[in-house]
Amino acid sequence: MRPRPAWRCSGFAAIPRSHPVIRMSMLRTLKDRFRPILAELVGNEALDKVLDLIRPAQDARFGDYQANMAMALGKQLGRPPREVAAEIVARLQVDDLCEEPAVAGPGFINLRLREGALAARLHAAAEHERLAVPSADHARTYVLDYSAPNVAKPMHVGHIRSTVIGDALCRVLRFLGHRVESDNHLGDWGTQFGMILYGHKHFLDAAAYAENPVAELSRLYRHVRGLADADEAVGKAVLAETARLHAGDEENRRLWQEFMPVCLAEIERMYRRLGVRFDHTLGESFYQDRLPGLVDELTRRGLARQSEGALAVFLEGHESPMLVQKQDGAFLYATTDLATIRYRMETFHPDAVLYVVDHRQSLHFEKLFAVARKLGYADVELTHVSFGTVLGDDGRPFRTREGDIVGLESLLDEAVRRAGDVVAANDEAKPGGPELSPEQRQCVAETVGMGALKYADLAQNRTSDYVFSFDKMLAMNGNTGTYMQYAYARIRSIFRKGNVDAASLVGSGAKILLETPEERALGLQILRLGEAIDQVVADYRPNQLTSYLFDLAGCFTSFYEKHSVLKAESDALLQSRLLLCDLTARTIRQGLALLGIDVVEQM
RNA sequence: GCCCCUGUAGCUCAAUUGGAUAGAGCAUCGGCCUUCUAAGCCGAAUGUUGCAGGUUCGAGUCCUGCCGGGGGUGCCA
Repeated sequence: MRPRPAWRCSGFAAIPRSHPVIRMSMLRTLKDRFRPILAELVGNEALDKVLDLIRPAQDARFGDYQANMAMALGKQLGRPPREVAAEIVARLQVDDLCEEPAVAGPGFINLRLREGALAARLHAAAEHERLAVPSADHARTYVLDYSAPNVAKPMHVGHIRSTVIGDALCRVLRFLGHRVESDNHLGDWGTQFGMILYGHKHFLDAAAYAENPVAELSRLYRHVRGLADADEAVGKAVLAETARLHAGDEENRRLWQEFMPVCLAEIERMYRRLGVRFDHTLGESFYQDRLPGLVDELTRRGLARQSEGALAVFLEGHESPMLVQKQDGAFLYATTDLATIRYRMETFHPDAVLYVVDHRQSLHFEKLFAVARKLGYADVELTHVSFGTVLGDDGRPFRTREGDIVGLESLLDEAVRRAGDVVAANDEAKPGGPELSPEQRQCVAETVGMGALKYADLAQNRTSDYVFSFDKMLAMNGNTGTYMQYAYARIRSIFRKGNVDAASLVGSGAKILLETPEERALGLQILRLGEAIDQVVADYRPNQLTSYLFDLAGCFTSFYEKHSVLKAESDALLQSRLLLCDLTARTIRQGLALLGIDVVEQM
């Protein structure tokens, strides 16, 4: 862990609890009110599906929540939808939560929350460390497979997505109370090692290797890669080196043992800087001993058979089979992946295994999952959480083999350097003069730089390609990590300037008032954190959380521009606004933390 | 050939999985700093959601067919 500056806010451990925590989300509460009515109308079977049509309103003009089932029900029951809606509304008991429900348009039921109900929930959130976000109804066990760099190649920009998305999903799932085993499935046994073995034997610069082994190995990798692409003979020699490694050749094993620690240390340095941790780091090499047995079993059970000299598993709906053993007897990554599934099933007994891997491997996973089911793993959720390719500025895919690599480390350095410039400029421009020491600026720059990098990636729908650009990643305005961190720092500044202790404020009995549109909108948005998190999990899409946070920050700055906190018109308003500020800050901090992004108290 | 993804404002991207008048940020234009951080706020302008059909109360979202872009496709990962 990086050292944390002493002036960082240290948490909210001392929050007293005078209100019972509301354990159910607003949405869930509303659904429960609809449940008995709809059960009578549609019966228990279709109930959940119909209840899912109760949603946050898409447009604030229609209220806060809307129920959209009357149209479909009207059709089904052969009655006018508005009549059905009216009947539902007539029987609905939500007086304590909502103002009078309204039927609109073809049969939408619009619900607007009462101020008192909003305030009550905000008080509960204020007194709860997790901001009253309910845990998942049923805790599941997840195995998360992400990052998985090739050990012999330097990490580059292409590794960021898997690492950052996987880490965020890991944090979100854990926050909801799920058990998560994160596993870095390193590429430490494949052809890329044949490359550096071959390179080490023919082209080693011993002095360079002695000084910086990783740099020399990556030079060798690129060099041999180029040769192999141009010359078939070199390609064969590389494969032969790989085969010798797999066969237990003494020298190649010794070299592998020599390469691994330095490569791993290099990778670990990146993870430390990114704040990413894994529960397990079980690379391909870990499974080597399990492959022959697995292939035997596939053959014995009639799942795999010889075809064109290789051993193949044929699958319905697929033209080409999945190969599990090559003509020369070597195993493939499909074999390793199958062995990995087996190991994970036996070791962790997961309900779900998520692979955060770029979309180019989607066919591989389709086949892999199909074979896994044939092997008997039918109940586990196997999901390829695919994401778009990292593209260069020219719009073409970034590929290591093109030699045109932006190394991850220099990328991180550049992000921090640029963040440092912006932090310094901002500090200089403060109304009361600069506030930060050089050490603080450096620390802020690191946090802001990493945050910008991660947020830029997470904010994009993961299925689309990602156009890598320093400027885009490090843009300091719009929906960026920096904007979020800035919003947080501004709030903390209010408490500092007003000499208010947030923790003692919470237990003081102060009331939250939501009399202006800005305060009401902010309060409502604060309460939606749980919904945003649910949306992330529903499709493994962290950008649902960044969108939420951006909206939250927008609500806050609108409020902040319009209403003075420290100079509020009355003491009651002062207290109320401070509570809203504190809730906003904690929600931003929590939301960013779920994305693996830190905040700073001042910037 | 076949399979998958994709096409939304000038640019980069959203859009709660079929909901109401498709939204942000850049860029452009016009307002806001003696007042809690202007990395900001408020407002304006910007669209035949690639094209053509279809499904239904309702389609950017689903189905069909075209067109464009990307990826994958038996012995790399």
